[in-house]
Order: sequence, then C-alpha cells, then structure tokens
Amino acid sequence: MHRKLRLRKREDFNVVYRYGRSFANSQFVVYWRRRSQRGSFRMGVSASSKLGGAVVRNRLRRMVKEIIRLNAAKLIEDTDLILIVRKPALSLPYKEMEGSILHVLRKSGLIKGSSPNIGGTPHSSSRGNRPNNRNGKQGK
RNA sequence: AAAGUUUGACAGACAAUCGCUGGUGGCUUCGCGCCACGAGAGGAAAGUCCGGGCUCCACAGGGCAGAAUGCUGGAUAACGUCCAGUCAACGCGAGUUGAAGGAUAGGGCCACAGAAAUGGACCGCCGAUGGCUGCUAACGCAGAUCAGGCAAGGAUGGAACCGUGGUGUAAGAGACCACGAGGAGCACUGGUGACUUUGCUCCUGGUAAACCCCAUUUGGAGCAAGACCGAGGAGAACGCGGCAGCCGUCACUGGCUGCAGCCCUAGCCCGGGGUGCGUUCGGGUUGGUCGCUUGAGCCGUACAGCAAUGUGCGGCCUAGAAAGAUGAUUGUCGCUUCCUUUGUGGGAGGACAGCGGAAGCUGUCCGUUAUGACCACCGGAAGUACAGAACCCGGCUUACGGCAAGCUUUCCGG
RNA sequence: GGGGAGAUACCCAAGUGGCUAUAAGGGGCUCCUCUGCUAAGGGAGUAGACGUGUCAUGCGUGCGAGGGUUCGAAUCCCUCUCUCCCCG
Repeated sequence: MHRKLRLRKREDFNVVYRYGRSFANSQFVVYWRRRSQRGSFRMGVSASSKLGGAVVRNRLRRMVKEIIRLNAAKLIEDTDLILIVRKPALSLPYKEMEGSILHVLRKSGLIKGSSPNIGGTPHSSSRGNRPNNRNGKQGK
C-alpha cells in the first residue's frame, strides 16, 4: 500500500481517535474523520499486543492493507480512518475478512453511495460540491 | 527390532497476477513522478542473562567501598562462553551433570527437641585417690557416696566429637594398638598443571547459594548514544550572598581575583572541570540528514593443533525500515494422517483386536479360482512447527518441526 | 528498541532463613447500636486460599511457575511467565 495512503504521524492518530466517529462489528473497529485538506483517504491499522506475537500482528496488518488496497476505488476521499483488529479476526481466511471489512466500512458510511446508519450524515452536504478526483494528485 | 545417547545439516519448492522498501541506470512536465534491471528476516531475528566494538560524559585518573567470577591448561577482542583434561556425583552402558577456592585466618549461626550443638552431664558407670562411718592392736578390710573421676550405654535430633574390634582401667576415653573413612602438611613417582603413586607426621560436626578471607576482573550511560542542518522561543518574582587581598571613593554603595559554597565527575575521599546560590511561577522544540551496515564478514582450500581456534591463498558483497518494507491471491507438486462407491494393475490368503520389547501366539471377521478378501497406483479430504531484523558482533537461556549419521544396551533370526 | 520496579486472602498490604503465616494489620462481609430511614460513627463476630475428611478438633498442598543450596526457603541462588513505570 502506497506511503501516501497511510496515516503516519502520532498526531494524526490522536486527532482521529479524539474527534472521529467509530463503528464496529465483532472483528473490526473503524474510526474515521473528514479531513480539511483535499486528497485521497489515509488509513492506519492498529493491532494490539494482546492479539499475539509480532508474526501474528504483522500478518493481520498486511492482510488488512491488502484488502483496502484492492478495494480503494470504492472508498470516499478526504478522510482519515483507523482500522482496529479485534481478536475474532485472528482465524478468518482472506475472503471472509474482506467481507467483514467491507461490512464495517459500509456501516460507517465510508463506501461510496452509503451513509452512516446511525446519527445522520453530518458531512453529506459538502460531498456533492467538489469534483470527484480519484487519484488525489491534481488538488495540490 | 526396541529403548536410549551424541553430533550435524535443513527450516517445503516452482510459476502467474497484483503490490511494498532500499539500490543502480534512464526519462522527466522536477513531484520523494514514470520505466527497466537486480536485492530484500532467523536458528533462534525472541528473552535481554553475560561479554565486546562504537558514541558521549574534559582525561578515563588514584585509593576505599561496592559488584562479578572462582578445579587446571589452552582458545579468544572479551566473557559467567568454548575446547581438552582432573576430581566428585548419576547411569548396566554410550554418556550426562557439577556456583568444583578456603571451615587449619577469624568470629557468627545451628530453631524445636535434647544434659549438651564445640563445649557440656539428666539418667547412668566408678569411687582407684582424699575425707567419713564401722571392724581391727596395727597393717588392713567392709560400707555409704561427701569431694571427685568418666563419657562406654540410654533418651533427643538433620547432625552428638571419625567407625569397628581389642589393650588398658576403679570406671573409662584415640589414652594406646590393629584395620578402615576423610582431610592437611612434607618428601617421593608421573604430569606444564589441576591431580596422582608410595611413605611419614598431624588432625577429625555442619554451614561461605550467611558475614568473611584469598586470587582475578571491573568508571558510568547507552544509537531514543551522539553529530550537523532547519524551525522556535522568554524569561520573571522573592529571599540570601561568607572570608581574604587588590582597585576605586572623603566615606559608604561598588568592581576584580582567590578561597569557601553549589553543580558535574554513578557512592565516599583525593584529583579535575564548571559556576553567584536557593525557592516559586512560566516559555519553546515531537522536523530532516548522518550515525546505518565492509564486518573480530561469508564461501572454498592448504597448513599447524587431539580440539576450541589460528595463519596463508583465492573468490564474493549478501536487508537497512521508521505507525515501521520483505506480502496477498490462484494454480501445480512435495511430506503426514484418514477415506476410497467407481477406474487401472497385482492377487490367494488377509484385515482388525488383545498379550509381548520384537520374532511370535490367541481371538473375531472377510475371502479361498473369484459377483475376488487384501495391497499398490489414480482420486478425494484435512493438516503442514516455533517464530519477524530495528547500531553491529561473540555466547548463554528459552520456544519448536521433521530428517540423517555415529555410538550404547537388550532381544530375535542367520 | 533500550533501561528499571514488582507479584503474599476478594482489595491494600506486613513479614529479610526457624515453633503451621494463630497468615500481623487495615478495608470488605454478617449481627448489634446510633437514626424517622439510610450514609458516616461505635461495639462484637466470621470464613479467611485450595483439595480432602469428621459429630467435632483436623490432614495435605499453598507466598506467580519450575529447579537448586540448606537439617529447614515467602525470604538465598538460577531459569521462565505475567503486570506496571521511565526515555527525546
């Protein structure tokens, strides 16, 4: 997954955790927040040490990143999001994990054409106003 | 064949598609953009238990304290590691394990029990000697056990003054003798040495993973070390300011130097460096580059050495991330276990269970010229260990998968 | 990545080799008192962890786990597991 699409700074993580919205299913938790600058979404993955050793956590993180990379075209832009892996996701094969991640993203309104299923859509008014530049490079 | 033991190598393979991080080259609209080529986790990368390199602490200095290690010789940059040995313990054996200096430097402790835990007598034994009583003319004899002697036997304990037998004695005792156990010293044989052979002399509770003594080693912190670039900012209030000398002043206030004080030098003293001191309240920084991977390096080979290892020659360059790259999916093939109606081949005896280390024995069931038991192939299903570099090396410890070879013991067959 | 501290009843914890830790002592829990009723306060008591057993007193194992030294270990030594703190 490209470096530009990753959430990299401690500050960014803290902001998303503090001001973002959260949604979850039994395998994953997602935190997300609309960002002020234009550009494609940025993602971070969190896997705590309770899940297992470094090998297990690395493998989970790589699988999540791969799934997001292959489904990047479906996600809406100008957001920062964090995916937290929970313990039941440990034993999932690839296909089921992909289904679970898409489910939790759709639930939180990050998939294009969906909206958060609780609490209204606070950012929906700004979505239609901007051109839909997918690769995020022309805005700079 | 089974059980065991030691050592060694390995850590599933290949292909396609889509990606990630460095490197080199090219293109470039100069943007950490595009294309091509090539590289990209381990035996433990882990735990951080030791040792070193490297960096900073002015120099890395002295003494004491502290800490660590502890049979001998060697290896090494160094080690608490490794190799070869000595001794002890365990094992039938191959082999394994050992914090394995000193209790004869010194004091300390040994709860409870027990008389007593290294110095003593509760029961007990004796009462030779001295005294007492009785008998006797006296010598002497007898008695009690007052003084006293003894530590054999009993009882306690994890442990009771080295053990057994004798001599000896009033009773006894390493008091003496014989044999034996352990230790120290001296001489001798062998060995570089630990140690060992023999002899003589002396000694005999345990504890040093308690204090301690002896020998050796040891400054501290760690790559978030540290260096550079960029950005940023702010200091304020209160209290105290010793001694000596010099300068200045009419004099005070004051200025300079030294000492003291304070801070750093991991603890104390010395030595060294810095500096007005203390209290309270505040301000800024979370960017980048280097360090960073050529090293006590890896592979092959020759020589020296029992070996650890060293030396010479030739060849090679082999990860370098920073919310942290080294992956995902699919297919084919390995390996293990199970199923196998159907297919192909073999096929007359075989499968399963129990006992046994095995050969083998017993039982049940299926099949016996086949509509064919069973085996192999094909096919199908499941599984395929422990585990992720973070400055770099040498070890140790812990986790874990199957494989190969040597050796040992027992059994069976020839 | 590196450096340090700790683990004892339900919770906080004392205990630095010796008579079973009477598991010291608090908190907690139960009962009484106080109050119109509670909370707080005062007084008394309880199991104190498991396993096992008795009519009852008990017995065995237990101080994170496993080894070792010692006559004897929560304490001394070694290895491992878990929890917490610090770094510019």
